[in-house]
Amino acid sequence: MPELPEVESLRRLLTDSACGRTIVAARISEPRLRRRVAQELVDAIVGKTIHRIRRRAKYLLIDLSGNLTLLVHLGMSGSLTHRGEDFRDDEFDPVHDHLRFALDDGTALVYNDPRRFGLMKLVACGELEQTQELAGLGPEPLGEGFDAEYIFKRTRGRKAAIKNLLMDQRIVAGIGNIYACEILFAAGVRPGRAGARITRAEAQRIAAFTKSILASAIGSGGTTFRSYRDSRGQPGRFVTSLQVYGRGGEPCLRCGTSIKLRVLGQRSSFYCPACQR
DNA sequence: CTTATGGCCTGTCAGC
DNA sequence: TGCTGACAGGCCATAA
Repeated sequence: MPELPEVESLRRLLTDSACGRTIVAARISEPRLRRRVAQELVDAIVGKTIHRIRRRAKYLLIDLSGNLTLLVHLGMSGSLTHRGEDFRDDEFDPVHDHLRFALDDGTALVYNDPRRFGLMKLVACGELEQTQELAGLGPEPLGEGFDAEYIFKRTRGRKAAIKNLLMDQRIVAGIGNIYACEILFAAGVRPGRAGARITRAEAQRIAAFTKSILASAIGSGGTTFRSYRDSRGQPGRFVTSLQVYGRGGEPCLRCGTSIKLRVLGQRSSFYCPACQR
């Protein structure tokens, strides 16, 4: 369940540990992901240097020499770990390690994804904005384009639940189930409320809490609820800050009312029926 | 344009 | 103890 804060934390760690390194070998051990990973992909990146690592929504954009960008999405259960010089080949998980990239300093990047919802795709720099995965994404929630006015405008005429709209990557990019629940709790808005019924004041709170919660989660290295691990294999620490997610039946930390669990669009939504209206 | 639904995929866990 | 079925959920395709 890597969402924006987890991917951003990963980006920062990998920027420190892997930028400037050259990929000296690459190997596919399990090509089946959301789409099959082609041998041409690994052939093309061998010999390339990692110049910069960017993030867009939940995608990691690894800029390589040769005007290539490696697009990585962690799906549900993906992880990209940076193994030290002392790794041994038998440490690799033959079932769930999909790709391994050996770097010129003797370290290795390993992509692991048990549920295979992830994605790895090589794109020419010039085609990045038109590529299917990135075209049509909404604004970054931590950027200028996302504010109360934008939320208010985009929710007019929408019958869908506000939580589903927050998770719609075409409206705003990078928010998933965990942070949508947390943002709406902080804003005092029930997840099932129709978008059209969000007031200007609520849009203001949603915008403000989206920014503060995501920023705070990035500062904590993201959230590990079940399986997420960063590039060092460490879990995120924001889980201790969660107010409602995963707390169905437990008392609200603000008022003591029992947290409710309701399924919206086949996704679990947690909220406090007293604090959220 | 919006909304609803199902499929992908497998580790984990509750319940029998 | 071992089996079964439900669940987790980001993203995409399809249909109405």
